[in-house]
Amino acid sequence: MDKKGRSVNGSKKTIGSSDVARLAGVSRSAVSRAFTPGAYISPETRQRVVEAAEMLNYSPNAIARSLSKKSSGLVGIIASNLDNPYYALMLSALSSALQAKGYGILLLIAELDDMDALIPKLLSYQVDGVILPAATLSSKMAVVLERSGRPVVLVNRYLQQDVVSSVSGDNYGGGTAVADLLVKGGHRRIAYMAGLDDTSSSRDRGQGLKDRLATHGIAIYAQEAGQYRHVDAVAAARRLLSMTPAPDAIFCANDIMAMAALEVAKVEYGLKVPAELAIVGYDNSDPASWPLHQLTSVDQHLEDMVKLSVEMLLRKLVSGDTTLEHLTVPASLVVRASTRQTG
Amino acid sequence: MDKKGRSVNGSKKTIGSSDVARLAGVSRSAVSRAFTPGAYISPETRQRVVEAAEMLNYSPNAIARSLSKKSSGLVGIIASNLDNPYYALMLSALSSALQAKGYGILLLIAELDDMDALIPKLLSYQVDGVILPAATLSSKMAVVLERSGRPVVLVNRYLQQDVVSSVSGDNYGGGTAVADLLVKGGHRRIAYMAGLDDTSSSRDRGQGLKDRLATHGIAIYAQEAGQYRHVDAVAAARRLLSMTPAPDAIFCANDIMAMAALEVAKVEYGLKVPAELAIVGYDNSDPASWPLHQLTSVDQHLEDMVKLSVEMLLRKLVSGDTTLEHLTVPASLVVRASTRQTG
DNA sequence: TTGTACGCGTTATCAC
DNA sequence: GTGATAACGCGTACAA
Repeated sequence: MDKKGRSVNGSKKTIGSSDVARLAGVSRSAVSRAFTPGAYISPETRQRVVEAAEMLNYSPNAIARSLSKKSSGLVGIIASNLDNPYYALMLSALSSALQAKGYGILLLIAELDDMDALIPKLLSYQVDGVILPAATLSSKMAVVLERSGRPVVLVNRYLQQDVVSSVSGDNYGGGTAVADLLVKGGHRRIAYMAGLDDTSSSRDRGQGLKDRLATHGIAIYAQEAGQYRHVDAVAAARRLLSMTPAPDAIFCANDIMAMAALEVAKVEYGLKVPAELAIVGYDNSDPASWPLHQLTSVDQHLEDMVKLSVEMLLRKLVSGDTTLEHLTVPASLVVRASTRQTG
Repeated sequence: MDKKGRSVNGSKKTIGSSDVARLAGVSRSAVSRAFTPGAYISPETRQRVVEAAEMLNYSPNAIARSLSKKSSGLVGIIASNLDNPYYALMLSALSSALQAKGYGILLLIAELDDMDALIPKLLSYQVDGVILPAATLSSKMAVVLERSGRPVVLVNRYLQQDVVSSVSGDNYGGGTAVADLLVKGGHRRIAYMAGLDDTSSSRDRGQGLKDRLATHGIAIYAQEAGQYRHVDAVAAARRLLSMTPAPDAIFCANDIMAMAALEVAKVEYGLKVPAELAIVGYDNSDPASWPLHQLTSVDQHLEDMVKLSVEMLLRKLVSGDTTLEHLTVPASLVVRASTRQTG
């Protein structure tokens, strides 16, 4: 235990396949083969190599392997808004799924609009593919990605220009389902609290609501933007509830905003939910089911989206197929106590 | 725009420094130097190289660079429990901080106890350092990490065996602060809802509470474990509140559990908070400040912890210093409406 | 300041 | 089945 000072000098020699080869009395190729599943090598030599490797505490250098194989085994992910639990969950699920398939994750966080600087960095590390959860991708970068020849999957977003594959929840369908529920509940002054302006998710959810309401002969009563965030949603809810007459239902583009609306309605306006005001969220996040909220919400089936995204990416990865695909995962309504069933 | 079929055949030749060199009429080393900040190269040649590079859409291969420089520019992070918003935030902050310093993040998600399999994978990618947020590290892996010679920082956890550096919040101090607050509020039947059993954070928070209560001549009234999760916390809260007499204050080891306790108290037991029951959380997460909860909590100053962690890691990285360090970030009480100020 | 030549640790190819 | 040898793409002494 007194082997100190090993890093005072730079003598910490990194051991490589040649060291193992020497000890095992074989060639470097044999060592490589011993660590390559399904390679031509006799059981006994493999055994010798493995023993020598354990003795020397050797494990193959993935960087060198990547260089040689021209494939890093890494998938790049650019995440953002991890303060929103929904995206955090998405990242977690994506990582787990990729990991289960043997891929590592190169993670970058997009702060505001530095996306364009991040993608080249990702590509420089020779990632085998890229997954962009809920990202706003500039068309310029879409081209860069496309030209890189690496498969890319956009999760829960899509672009106007059809240049990147995507897997999304059925945001439009979710909106229509909410419309039906609210109309059936007898509501007529229905407001929409939107999320971020430039996101397809927020737009589609609102559009689904409006279109379906229109078939019932009802126009949207009001609309405010809550930026998918609690603070902004509180302000938006105040604007909505101070109208006269106030809306009798608010559909919020995510659960966080819905909980904010719930708060404002109960605490500041003393409203009874759902008797005087119905509130619907989106994401069916964990807190939505908590007794205190009992929030009706739309489940996007995150697990399915993630599963399909990863499957799509890996399929493109192995096949080299570059055709664009767009998958939509059905959404389903989860009715709880924040909405009433009949009018 | 009709240049199709580029990936039908594998003719997508990856361009390297030699291609750029040829076009610019210089040697490969010149290209390398053009992309190496602070290298000996004349402005005009650099200019020529840069132009050629842009023309060919070249950017250096980070994998090859890593192999050559024996440093990947990657920091490994093993995250877990990303369904807990606090950890998600921590990951986000860590990534951002590292990214700002020019490092990339190699992310792995620890599902349950597969930690021991993950670390070698991380090391095989030649990460320059490792950050383990809130991880339960086996002593065996601690040794593997130590032997790898790479700096490691444990965030908000520490080990009994002093073998890995760490940055933690002052969990014990947080516990004592809560004890003082509750005693001042006139509470005498004070319960503790612990988090995960084997975590130092949960243990220390509870110990701080108990020790300080003891100086006031008060023993802990009851203790239950909520595993840092909402569902388990609901069950734990029920056990506590069904006691006779019930506790008049509950200190929960995180905000999620505190909100669960709040729910059970209000919804199921019809208790007035804080008149009949005081509740204190930990983390001072965003929802704690929401009007509906108004939860008194302990702020760990996550940003500071992250900043210090990254600084510590990078310092060790550049200096090669392998001495163990343990930093503690003071916690501060944030008093809100879920506790009363006087008895 | 620039170019040459070698090394980084691995895999793939080809003879044996 | 096994072992030389040549890539992989880049950094960097060293010499010029």
